[in-house]
Amino acid sequence: MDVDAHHIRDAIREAIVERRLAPGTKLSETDVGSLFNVSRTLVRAALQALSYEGLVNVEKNRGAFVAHPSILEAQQIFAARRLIEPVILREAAQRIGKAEIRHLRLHLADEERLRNERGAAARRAEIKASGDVHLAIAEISGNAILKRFMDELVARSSLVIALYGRSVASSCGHDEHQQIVDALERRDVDAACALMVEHINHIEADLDLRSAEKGTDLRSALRL
Amino acid sequence: MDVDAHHIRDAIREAIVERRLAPGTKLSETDVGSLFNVSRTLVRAALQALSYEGLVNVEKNRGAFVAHPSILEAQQIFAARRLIEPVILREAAQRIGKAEIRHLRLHLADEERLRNERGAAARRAEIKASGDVHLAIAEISGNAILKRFMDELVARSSLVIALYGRSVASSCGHDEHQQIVDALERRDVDAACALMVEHINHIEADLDLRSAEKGTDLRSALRL
DNA sequence: GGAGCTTATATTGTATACAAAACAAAATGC
DNA sequence: GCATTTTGTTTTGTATACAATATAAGCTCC
Repeated sequence: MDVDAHHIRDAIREAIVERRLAPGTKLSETDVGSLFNVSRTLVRAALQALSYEGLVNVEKNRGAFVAHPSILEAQQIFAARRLIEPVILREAAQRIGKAEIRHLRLHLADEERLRNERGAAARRAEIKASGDVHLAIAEISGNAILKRFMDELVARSSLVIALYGRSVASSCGHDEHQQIVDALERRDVDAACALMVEHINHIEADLDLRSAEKGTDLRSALRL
Repeated sequence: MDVDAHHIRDAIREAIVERRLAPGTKLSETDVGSLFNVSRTLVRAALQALSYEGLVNVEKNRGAFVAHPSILEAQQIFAARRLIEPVILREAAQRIGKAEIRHLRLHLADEERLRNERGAAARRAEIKASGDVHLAIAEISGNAILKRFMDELVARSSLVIALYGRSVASSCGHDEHQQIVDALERRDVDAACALMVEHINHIEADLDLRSAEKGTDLRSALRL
């Protein structure tokens, strides 16, 4: 199995976004390297990439840690989403067609299915599926740069929810996703934008200012 | 002089943004390394960082090149700016005060001064100063994430202008910057946003995005 | 027993060594 | 002469070695 830096980065990112790796967990270079059977060189590249995405903090001479967003950062992440997602939505609305609506409905069905499943694995998949709806909309906007910005915002949001989330969050979100897509389908862009902002408000309202959990076991989190 | 990866990254980025490094230029690891008296390790880290910012393309087994945005990418960069900058501007307008206005006016004065100077160095500084006005506004918005997005957009815009720019671009832009700040000062946010969109339109209008990709194939074929 | 210093251990930072791939040039065959 | 193969050189990809720093453990002194 040939593993490169991208593979390691993706594996760690997925673990962070699906909250198998708790914020604050130390990502030792040698540990990660031995898990993937590669040298520290590739691990460092992966960790550096993740630090650009804001998912990992690299402290000089101390090592890399799963990011631990402050409350201020959390607020800024959601503020950014409130500002950017409506304009992306408007852009997407201009280009949306039957095929795109169908694609979004597939995502919603996925969410619905996972919501009815039991178990931790289903919960993690649901978290990812929830973010994927937002990313699918960004994809429809047709702007690769905005899509990348959303990638980062969604990933970091997941981290914030892991830290400060009260309930399992996304449970209340699915209905709102559906309403947004409904509004898009009937070409009511203003309503869709309003619903989107409300949706983001709801996610943020579910957060709490409680301190974080401790780091979890690296190996089990990466499923290795 | 202790040089770390950040320093190298910043130096190369500045060279790209100020257009001393032409798009397509190959950035050999050993060459850059010997230039800074460091090993390839640090150079690789710097190039990887720049590739994440979209200023450098890293091709597997071939090396790193100053990015060479396609026409589509160029259009998407300006589309993103048209969408994001107005919302940033609104956010900034809410927090702006006398001190911030004064700070912006300093930037404008800088632009004015450089505009009246002769020589290539002044032109490069003017390019940078022009972008700095947009970044200063993003800074005032108080959202570090949006500021980072703008950092990337401004830097990549500079690259696009280097490739497709007709005139020395920013010459026509200064007056518009001034008008935007004026509108901000009299708290006419709608006007400021309209001016901002117009400003971005003007920059893009000065580009020659119709013609097939100029000397691109030639330059890369010559590997310069 | 605990604060502060000293030593030991582990981890990161950087350079270098070697392998693999791409590139350029010379040699070969037609 | 032209296309193709072969060889040699350069450049990147990855692992490893060594230096510098931080962390942990042990020790002294009060």
